Amino acid sequence: MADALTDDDVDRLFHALADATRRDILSRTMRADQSITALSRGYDMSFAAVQKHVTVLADAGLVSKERRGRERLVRAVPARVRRARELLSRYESLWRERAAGIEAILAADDSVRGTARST
Amino acid sequence: MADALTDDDVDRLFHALADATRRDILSRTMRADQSITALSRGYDMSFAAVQKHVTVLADAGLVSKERRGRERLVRAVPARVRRARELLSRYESLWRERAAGIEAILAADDSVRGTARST
DNA sequence: CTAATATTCAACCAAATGGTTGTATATGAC
DNA sequence: GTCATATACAACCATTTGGTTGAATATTAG
Repeated sequence: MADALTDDDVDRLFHALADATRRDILSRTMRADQSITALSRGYDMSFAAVQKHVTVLADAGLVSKERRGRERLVRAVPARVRRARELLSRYESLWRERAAGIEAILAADDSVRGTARST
Repeated sequence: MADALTDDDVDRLFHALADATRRDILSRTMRADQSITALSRGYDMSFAAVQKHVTVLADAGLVSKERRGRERLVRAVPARVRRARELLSRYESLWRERAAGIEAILAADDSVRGTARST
């Protein structure tokens, strides 16, 4: 994916994942494309509620809706999930860089102290 | 980390990440522990607002607050970020499993067709 | 053409959210 | 001991969210 994600894009992405129903919809559509009606059978809420969740996922780019006659098939967009995962990996990188910085300082310190001790 | 995350834990985790200010706080505290006052200098909002964001991150387990005299140092919890990343990796795995299933079916289909053609 | 099915969206409601202001408490500096 | 600084939290407000109900539209089946 060529385009960078804006802060709003990322807001939507993680917001879409911040709900158990939406995560379940994502799981199911990762396994197989499904219509909204088929999806809604799996949840104890109104059709409109499931429809809203699908819309949130679509706005976040995590799924797309493809028309098949009167049905819309909800199709997962794995590339977007990978994108979210990459964002999190970057936060982890920040930590590793910080840890690496600390080790470098300690290594320098040990060298100085080693020299001092050999006196 | 030994404990599994509940759906509510995961809700909080991704909800905490669904805001640009909180993601920035996470970035900064990944690089260095900081007091809330120090953090709040970087945002154009009231101290209480930043305080609230830090609380959301803490409730999600992404940071901890460690007391240093009158200050609280906000410390990132990289293990939690890794956890969120692992959750996303699992969704990606679902897709790969699906793709692998499709390839297996196609391979079997090709074998049958190959045999038929050799007649 | 009509009926059934699938989907979209508006309007509504209660709860949650993000930000502000102000008060209270705890700790450190002097 | 007082003052300054740092933090926590309540109360408030506007907006957003998650769910419901109902009406409208599009497509398929008969």
